[in-house]
Amino acid sequence: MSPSHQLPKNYDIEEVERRWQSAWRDEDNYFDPNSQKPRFIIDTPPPYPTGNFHIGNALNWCYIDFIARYKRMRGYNVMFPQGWDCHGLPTEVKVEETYGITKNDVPREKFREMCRDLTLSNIEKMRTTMRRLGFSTDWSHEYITMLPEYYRKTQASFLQMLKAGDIYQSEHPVNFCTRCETAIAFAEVNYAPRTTKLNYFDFDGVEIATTRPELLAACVAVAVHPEDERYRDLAGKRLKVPIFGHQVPVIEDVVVDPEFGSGAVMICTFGDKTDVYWWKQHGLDLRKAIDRQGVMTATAAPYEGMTSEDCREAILHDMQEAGILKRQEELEQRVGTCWRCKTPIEILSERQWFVKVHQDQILDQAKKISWTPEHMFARMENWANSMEWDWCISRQRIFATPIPVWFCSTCGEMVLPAEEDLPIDPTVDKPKTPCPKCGGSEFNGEKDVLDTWMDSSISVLHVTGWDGTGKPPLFPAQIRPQGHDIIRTWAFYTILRANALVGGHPWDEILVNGMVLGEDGFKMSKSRNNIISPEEIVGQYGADALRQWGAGGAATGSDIMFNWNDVVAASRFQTKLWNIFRFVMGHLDSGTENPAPVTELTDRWLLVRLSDTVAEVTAAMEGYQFDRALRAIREFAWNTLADDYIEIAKGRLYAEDESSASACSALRTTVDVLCRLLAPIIPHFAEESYHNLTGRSVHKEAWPDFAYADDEARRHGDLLVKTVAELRRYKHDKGMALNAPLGHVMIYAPEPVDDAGDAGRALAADARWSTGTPRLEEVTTGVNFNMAVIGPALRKQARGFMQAVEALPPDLLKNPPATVTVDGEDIPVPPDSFTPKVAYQVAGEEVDVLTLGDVIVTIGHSS
RNA sequence: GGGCUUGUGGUCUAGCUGGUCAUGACGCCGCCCUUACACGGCGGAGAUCUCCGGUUCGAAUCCGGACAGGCCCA
Repeated sequence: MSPSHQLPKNYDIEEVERRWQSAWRDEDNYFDPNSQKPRFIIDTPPPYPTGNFHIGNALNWCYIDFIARYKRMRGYNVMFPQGWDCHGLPTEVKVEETYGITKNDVPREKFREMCRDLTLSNIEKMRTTMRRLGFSTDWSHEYITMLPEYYRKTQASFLQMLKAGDIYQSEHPVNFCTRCETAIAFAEVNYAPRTTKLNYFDFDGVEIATTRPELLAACVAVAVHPEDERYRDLAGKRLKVPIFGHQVPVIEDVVVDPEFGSGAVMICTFGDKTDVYWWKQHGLDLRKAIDRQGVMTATAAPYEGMTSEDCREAILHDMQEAGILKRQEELEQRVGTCWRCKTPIEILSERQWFVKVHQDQILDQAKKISWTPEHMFARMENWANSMEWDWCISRQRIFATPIPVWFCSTCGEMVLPAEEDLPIDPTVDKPKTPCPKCGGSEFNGEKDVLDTWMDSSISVLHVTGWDGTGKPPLFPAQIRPQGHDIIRTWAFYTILRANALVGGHPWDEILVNGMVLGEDGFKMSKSRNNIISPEEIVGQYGADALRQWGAGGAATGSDIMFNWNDVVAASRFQTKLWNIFRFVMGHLDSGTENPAPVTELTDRWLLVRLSDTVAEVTAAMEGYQFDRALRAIREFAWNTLADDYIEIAKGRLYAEDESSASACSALRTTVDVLCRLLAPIIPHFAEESYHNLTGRSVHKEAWPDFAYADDEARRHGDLLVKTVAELRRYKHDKGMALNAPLGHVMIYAPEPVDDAGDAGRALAADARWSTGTPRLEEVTTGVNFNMAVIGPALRKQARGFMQAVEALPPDLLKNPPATVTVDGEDIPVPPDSFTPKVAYQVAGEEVDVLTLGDVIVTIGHSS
């Protein structure tokens, strides 16, 4: 269409990408509910709206966008929704920081509003980055979990599971952050190394070692190992707790480690997870010494009102005074901390809401899903098998989905809203009917709110069209793309919830991406100062270069180190492609597509290679192996098309003789197909080129199904390319310029080859192909062994065989004997087990000779 | 402490269903400004494929162990 002189010499990344981003219409990416095409629904991750779409997100979304674009070209009705997982502590903490308040300083609803405002502005920032990266998001399927239309469903899902008995409330030990004043799930506990003191003290005559003396008031038992000789006669007795004076039993349990401390351990409610285990196993008392703010309770009188740290110091001091503190040792330990604020967590017994975890059911469903990479399934399996408690879903916070439950002030009956009245906030709204049990009209709304994972674990139900009951019309989704860091949360909870709410597995496939590491090989973090933002990359090299890095930086699923080199190389590849494209466009006839038949050897060879490439890239895309896809495209475009084909065929194109039409035809096909192959990965470049070529959008075209078989062209073309390459090297070795005339060249090949004069033009030589044999002296210089034949055929005799063959006289190498003698034994020579290495010499003739395989080239002197 | 994963020229990386000569990129050296491209072309140097042991005629590739790194977690 456009003659090449109209194409700018340089590919202006910024200009081209921005131009197409404003030209593309959102509607073209919408999922079509009325379509007859097979559907492909992607349960995309709803990111947390921090305001910063980071490079890890970018990698994740690159994969998603490759898939979405590829599947559209394959004829699928694709849904590529965009969610925002809004609720949770980080935003609350940010608001508290920003306004210098705590959540209790302003009314609940005011605090929520501040959180919502912050979230909306953060979402807007992230949308901008996402659009700049060229993702083909279906913005008509955007969802925001904090908005009523979404959390209505979260509440409906809660009620449905509550009624089914999958959700219950119970007083149970939970992980508790006293800084955030909320319970948190195991998935939210991080572990940090810490040096602490192990304190040995006298406990009614028994030596006890503890890291947490402040919990002495909460001591409910002393435990020893049943086979520990030192404490043989202690079991069953009762001991008096120092300072506090209450009596506790001595119990035996094999979990006690006799090697640790004194071998006798005090059990407190609760110092750690093991305490919870013993407490349950032995039916011990519950003594709450620490409250939700981390302050000592009346149980710990006279230390009541102290923080736990102050209490620790005070108790240690008092033990010292009383002469019962014996010694202290330094101890390295790992302490559970709040994932958000790093405060060490306490284990408190609290009334909380729980979701029942049925590991076996979850694993059954997880096994029905196809995992890429496969080994990621092991993480799911290990996590499921290690679950000890049910999932604690209640939080004592504000910015979250309210738990839609009231309790009757009179009789305590739990009262639920009607499904059609959702969403509700029980701290504001009132039940529409009196208490069904006692007729009371006073209610207490549940103040606890839901864990954010309760919102996001129904994303798949939301995108498949769930309205709060029954089975979603489009369930299950086809694929879930996500990082391996949230397998134990988002993937796990989603499988649990989908199975509980609608039954079955949520997606057919899950594609797990790796983490992005900094250039130094470590996780990106502020403290390491190794953070690279997508904006920084796009600003310098454009979205397509970033996307190439995402595709080719590492095998799908493995962690990927960010690397500027890859981005620079990506950008250079685009420059190369643009020049290829400009060259091709300069030779295509303007106007109608050129239907001339492809007749010439080199042109047919190009199409054979193109056909190979299409097959390879298609297979790679089907398996989500984007690195393989990109590598195959790059190799074809740069090596095969630019360095080999164009260099060989360009003379014919310039000559504009009859045969140039064949080349033009092949080139048009090649460029057309190449644009389509590139479309999912570098959509801007592909669009710009394809539009120049055809006037149409490449993103509305079908994925190429180009197939071209021509064995002769493959064989002869390979021969031609190899020969030209060898002669280039020859020129180089002779110190000649590559376009320097070469004189008379004879190429002796096993079969007649008609290259339409390409070799001659490419080499600036008078080159001729022949099937004859040059009148040369042949000298055998060695043997090439074919290990693939020799190994399996001869096994242990292989080595001896090769030595025997090497010892054969040269004429026998050319005409192998039926047997050779190895260690005095005649063994048969397997067919095709070796070929002689030969060199050719020409006595007295001023001719250079090159041999490559079964091709012999003679070069006459050009002068 | 556990699970998963990785260890390939100066740097990053492919190969890892075993088969003589190990892929590519960046960097380095040399030649070439050949009318698509010097953000290019051609050529070159550079790797005992972490180490030890095993299986095998043959191992970067399979097995065991060691060491080191990473991620996720207890």
